[in-house]
Amino acid sequence: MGAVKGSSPKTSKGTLGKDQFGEYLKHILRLEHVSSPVSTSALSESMKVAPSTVTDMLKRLAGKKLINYVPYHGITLTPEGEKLAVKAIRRHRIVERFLTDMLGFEWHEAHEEALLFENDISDEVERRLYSALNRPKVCPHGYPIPTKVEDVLVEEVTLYSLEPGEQAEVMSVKDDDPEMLRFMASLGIKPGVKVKVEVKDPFKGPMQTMVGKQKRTVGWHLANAVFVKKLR
Amino acid sequence: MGAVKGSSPKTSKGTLGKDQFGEYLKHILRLEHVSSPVSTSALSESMKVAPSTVTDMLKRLAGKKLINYVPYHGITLTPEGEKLAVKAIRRHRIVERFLTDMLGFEWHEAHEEALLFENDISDEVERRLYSALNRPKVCPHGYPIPTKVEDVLVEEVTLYSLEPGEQAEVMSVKDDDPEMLRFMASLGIKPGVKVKVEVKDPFKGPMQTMVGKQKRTVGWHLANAVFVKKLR
DNA sequence: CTTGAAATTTTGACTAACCCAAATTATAAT
DNA sequence: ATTATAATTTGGGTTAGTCAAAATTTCAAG
Ligand SMILES: [Mn+2]
Ligand SMILES: [Mn+2]
Ligand SMILES: [Mn+2]
Ligand SMILES: [Mn+2]
Repeated sequence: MGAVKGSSPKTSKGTLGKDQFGEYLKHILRLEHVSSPVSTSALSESMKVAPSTVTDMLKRLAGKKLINYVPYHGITLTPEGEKLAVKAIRRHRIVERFLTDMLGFEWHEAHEEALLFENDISDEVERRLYSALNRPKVCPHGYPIPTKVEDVLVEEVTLYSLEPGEQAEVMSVKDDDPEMLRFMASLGIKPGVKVKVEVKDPFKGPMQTMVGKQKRTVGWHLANAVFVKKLR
Repeated sequence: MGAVKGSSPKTSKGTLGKDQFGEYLKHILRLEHVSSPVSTSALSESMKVAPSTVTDMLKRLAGKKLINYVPYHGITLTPEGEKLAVKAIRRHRIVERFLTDMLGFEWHEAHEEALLFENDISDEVERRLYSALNRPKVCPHGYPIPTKVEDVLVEEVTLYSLEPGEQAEVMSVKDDDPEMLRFMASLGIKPGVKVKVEVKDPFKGPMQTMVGKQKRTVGWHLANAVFVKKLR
């Protein structure tokens, strides 16, 4: 009685569902940028699940034509998969931006909060969020809000790669370690800020830098989580 | 390798999860208001699932101490269940309000869009949404945004119950039929508007009314989906 | 107090997304 | 050709949801 009969194909092509697909696609896109095709072990590490779990998922992803899967030889995104990956990344960054700009979250909270519901909003909500935010170009951590795959590419030069005397502008920062983000904020490091390296200790030692007008000491780990564009 | 070991108890007490629990609790609360204890068949009808499905779910709900379940004799919410039900209703209405007020959705879209992600946001996001919205008292359809169970109670007088000559203020409207909501809007019917009945046909016939300053004919079904408070 | 219809639960399945350890197999490098 | 490593297969397991059909319980009439 009262039960709805049929069902629905559900995963209707260009749609991101409640499943982990979006998350896998995001990771694959990033990893493919490092080296393509992407191996099972790379994904296993990055997704923090067992290799056998990844193989499982790859078969499902391949079934949906989102990846080209050659057993034992890794995977690449299909055009369709790439489109969805970009869409997932875009959505994540828009939601992060919503959380900071409209709800006042700190940047170290935005990433995880976004993961909680970003996969459940409709395309229409995403569109309206984007408008309401005034069509921002980047997420709170400085990463571009992409439309197409080329937009996802990002500055790869880390603060640590600078030599004494060099100046640069902070473009983006790794957004997955809340504690590090807090600390960065306390140092005044954020997208848009200018930095200058004064001293760089050997053996992965700390750097003495100017962050804006402030003298700051920055360790190796942190300096490698900051992406910059060299100036002059 | 890289796999996270343990697990987590997950459903950690006062939390609303990704599951249907929240949805069931909302329905139970409403039905209990009509007649308590709530029967399996009433829930089956209201949730649009088979009775056996309901029985299943009742066992799970009872396992989490959210309902008092006496097989064959219906259920009531436990204090804990009632608290969660109110929380779920509150959250739904806040999210609806967010969709209309901050994102510009029409009221006939808000209900369904809200269902898509309301169960996935954190308590903190809910709190901040509520603040950002300026602590509204009601959802876009006129229902209160509750803090405790008493707040959920609502005007039960329908527009159709008015007799010719009587005046009333629209308090709320049924929010689950998008097409009806569209039509209501086109008639100018919305919370806060004053209505006056001029003629009421017999046999569940239509009413001639004044909606604000406009002459409007309102059918039985629609008039029963509008809740009012009599004036004078 | 019996009986039978109606309501409800049980039984037995099914799907879909996950996830993993251990055993097996394929690849590629020596 | 051997072998280490990577990847897959095998064989599980979980949670969350769903249903039809069979069995059971309740309750109201007789
Ligand atoms: Mn992020
Ligand atoms: Mn970010
Ligand atoms: Mn609603
Ligand atoms: Mn509403």
